[in-house]
Amino acid sequence: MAITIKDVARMAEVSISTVSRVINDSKPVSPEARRKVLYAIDQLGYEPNEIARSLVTRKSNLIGVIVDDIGSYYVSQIVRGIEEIGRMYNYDIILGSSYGDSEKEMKFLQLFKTKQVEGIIVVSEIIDEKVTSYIENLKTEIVYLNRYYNVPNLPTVYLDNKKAVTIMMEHLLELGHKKIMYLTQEKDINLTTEHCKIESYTSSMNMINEEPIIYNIDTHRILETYNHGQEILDEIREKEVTAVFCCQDELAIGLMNYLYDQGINVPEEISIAGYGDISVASIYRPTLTTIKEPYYDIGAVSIRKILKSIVGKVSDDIELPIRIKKRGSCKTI
Amino acid sequence: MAITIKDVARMAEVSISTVSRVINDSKPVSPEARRKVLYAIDQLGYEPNEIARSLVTRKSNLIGVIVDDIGSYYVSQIVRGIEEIGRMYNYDIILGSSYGDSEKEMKFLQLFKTKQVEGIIVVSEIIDEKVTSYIENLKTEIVYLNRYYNVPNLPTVYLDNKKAVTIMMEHLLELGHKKIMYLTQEKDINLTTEHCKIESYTSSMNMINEEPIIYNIDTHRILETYNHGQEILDEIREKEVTAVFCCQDELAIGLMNYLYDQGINVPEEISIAGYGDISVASIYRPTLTTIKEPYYDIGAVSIRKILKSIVGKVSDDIELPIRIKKRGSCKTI
DNA sequence: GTGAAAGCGCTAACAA
DNA sequence: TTGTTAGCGCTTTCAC
Repeated sequence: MAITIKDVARMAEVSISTVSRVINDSKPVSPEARRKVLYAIDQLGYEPNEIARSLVTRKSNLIGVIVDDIGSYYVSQIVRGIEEIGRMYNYDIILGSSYGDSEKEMKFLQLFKTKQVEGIIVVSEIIDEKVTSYIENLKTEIVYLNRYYNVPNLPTVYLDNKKAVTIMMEHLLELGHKKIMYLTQEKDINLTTEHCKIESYTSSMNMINEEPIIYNIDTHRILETYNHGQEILDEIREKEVTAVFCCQDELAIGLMNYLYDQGINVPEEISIAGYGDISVASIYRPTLTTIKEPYYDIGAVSIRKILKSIVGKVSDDIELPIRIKKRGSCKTI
Repeated sequence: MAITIKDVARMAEVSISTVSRVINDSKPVSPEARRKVLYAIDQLGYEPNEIARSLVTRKSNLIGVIVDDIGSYYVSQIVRGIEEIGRMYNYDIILGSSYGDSEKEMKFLQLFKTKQVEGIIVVSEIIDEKVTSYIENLKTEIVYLNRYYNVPNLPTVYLDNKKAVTIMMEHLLELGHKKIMYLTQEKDINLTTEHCKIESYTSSMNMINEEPIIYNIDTHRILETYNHGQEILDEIREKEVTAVFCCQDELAIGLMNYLYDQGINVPEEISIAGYGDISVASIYRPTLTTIKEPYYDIGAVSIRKILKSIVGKVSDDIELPIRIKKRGSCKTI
C-alpha cells in the first residue's frame, strides 16, 4: 500500500489539510508545521497521487495526441514540439497511433475524453467526415493537423504553401530552368493543400510563358514513387524537362533512387527539388534542395494554441518559418 | 459540467450501482433495467470518467515511456512497438523525452510514479548511477533499454550482438575481404555493448590470421562522423582496408557521405557495412548492407514483459530476429 | 437483482 | 494559521 497524505499527517501530527497546503503552497503554514510535514514526507518517501488530485481539481494536465504513425519522421518532429512546449507548462502527452484508420482516430478521440485530457492534437493523413464532424462538436480544445488535406472548419495551423512554392520556383528559374515539371499527388486535388501549390506553380510558369508540366502519381511514399520511376522518366524525356519539383520529399527521394539505379546523374543530367525537408533530405547524396517545413514548430504552435485557452498567458506564437534549403540536387542548367 | 453516472441513474430511474454494473458488466442486471440504463447513456451521451475509475480501482492503465528523443528513428520504432502491443491490452502510453539529460530521466521517473503508471519503459543513451539505482529500488515494473550501454542489474531486452557481428563478418569474408576495419565508438568501452561486438570482430579476424584494425571515433552521429572522415580515410589507406564495418549505421552513413563528397565510390573502391538498419539505410544510394536490429520488436517485447506481471496471461515473447541485410554498399573485392 | 453507503486520495470551503 | 468536513465520480461491499 502506497503512502498517502494521511500517513504524512499522522507522522507530522498535523491535519491532512496542512499537509496539502505545504505540498501545494496554497496557503500560509507556520514554519514549525511546514518543517514537520516536510520531514515526514521525506522520511516516508511520500509522493502525491495525481489521479486523486486530478479528480478533485478537474485538471488532468494531459494532452492527448493522436498521430498517424509515430515512426514517420515529420510526425515525430511534431510530437517533439508538442512535448517540449507542453512540458514547460507541466502538461504530459498521451499518445495514440491511428495508422490511417479513421475508426481508430474516433476511438482515441473518445478514449482521450474519458481520460479527461484537457486538449487534443490530431495529426492525420486522411480525412473522414465522421471524425471531422465529431471534432467540430467536441467541447475539448483541439488542433487538427493534416499534411495533405485542407480542413476548412477545424482549428489548425497553417503554412504559407503558396509562397513556399513561389520561392522554390524562383530559385529554379534563377538556375536557368524553364521546362520545370511539377510532380504531384492527384487524389482529391480540390480538398488538398496541393490545390494552392499547383496554382502557385502554374502562375510561376505562366510568368515565363511556359506550359505547366504537371504529372500526377497516386502516392506519397518513397517506394511507390520509385515504382512509378519509368513513367515519370518517359514524361521527362518527352517534355524535355530539366528540373522536377516534387510536392513532397518522399517523391523526390523515390525518383532520385530510380534515376540513380538507371545510372542517370542528379543534378548533372536533371535537377530535383523536394518539399518538406524530411531527415533524409540532408543526408542523401546528392543532398536534396527542398522547402523546410517547420514540423517541430507546427507541434509547438499547436500546443500553444491549446494551452492559451486552458492556461492563459502563454507566450505568443512564433511565426512559422518556411525556408528554402538550397542544396546539391539542383544546379544551373 | 460533464454528465456523470448520477445523471444517468436519475434518468434511468435506477441507482448508480446499477448503472455501474451495466457499464462494467460486473454483475447481473435485469434486462429491463439494462435497457433503461443503456437508453439514458445514449441520450445523455455519457462517457465514464476514467480518472475517478482509476482512483477506486487503482488501475491507471498507463505505461510511462521515457525516451531519449522521439525524433530519433530507432526510438520511434521502439515506441511504435510499445504502443501497438500496449493498445491490445488497453494500456495507454504517456511519453517523456529526456534528450540525454539524466536529471530529466529522474524527473520523469518520479512524475510517472505520481501519475500512477503501472509500468515504465526507459529508452536511454546514457548511463547514470543515480538513475539506475533509483530504478533498482522502484516497486513499479520497469524495462530499461540502452542501445549503447550494458546494464547488468536492470530488467532489459537483450540482442545477440555477438552473433550478429559474426554473421556480418562471414558475409564480408565471403565477398573476399580480408583487410576489414571495424569502426567503433570508444567511450567507456567496457560498459558498452561494443565490448562484445569488438570481441566477436576480433575473433573473426583471428580466424583468418589477420590483424584486427579497430578505429575509434567518439560519436554516434552522422555529421560528426563525417567530420572525422579524413582521418578515417587516412587510416583506410595506410592499412589498405577494403571494407569498413561500422558499429552503427549512423557512422556508416556519415562515412559514405564523406567518401561521396571526396569522389570515392562505394562499393567500387571500398565496401561499407553498418549496424542497425535505420530508415535511411535502405533509402540511401548505394543502399547500405547492415544488420537489422528489430527495434519494433524490442519495444513489443519490453511492454510484454511488463504486461505479463500486471495483466498475466500475455502471449509469449517472440524471439528477437537479428538479420543481415545484404545490400549495395558491399561488393566482392 | 437492487440500492444504500463507504471510501479511493486529495482539495477547498468553512469555521475556529 | 489550523482542523473539520464535504465532496470529485466512481466501484464495491453488504444487506435486502
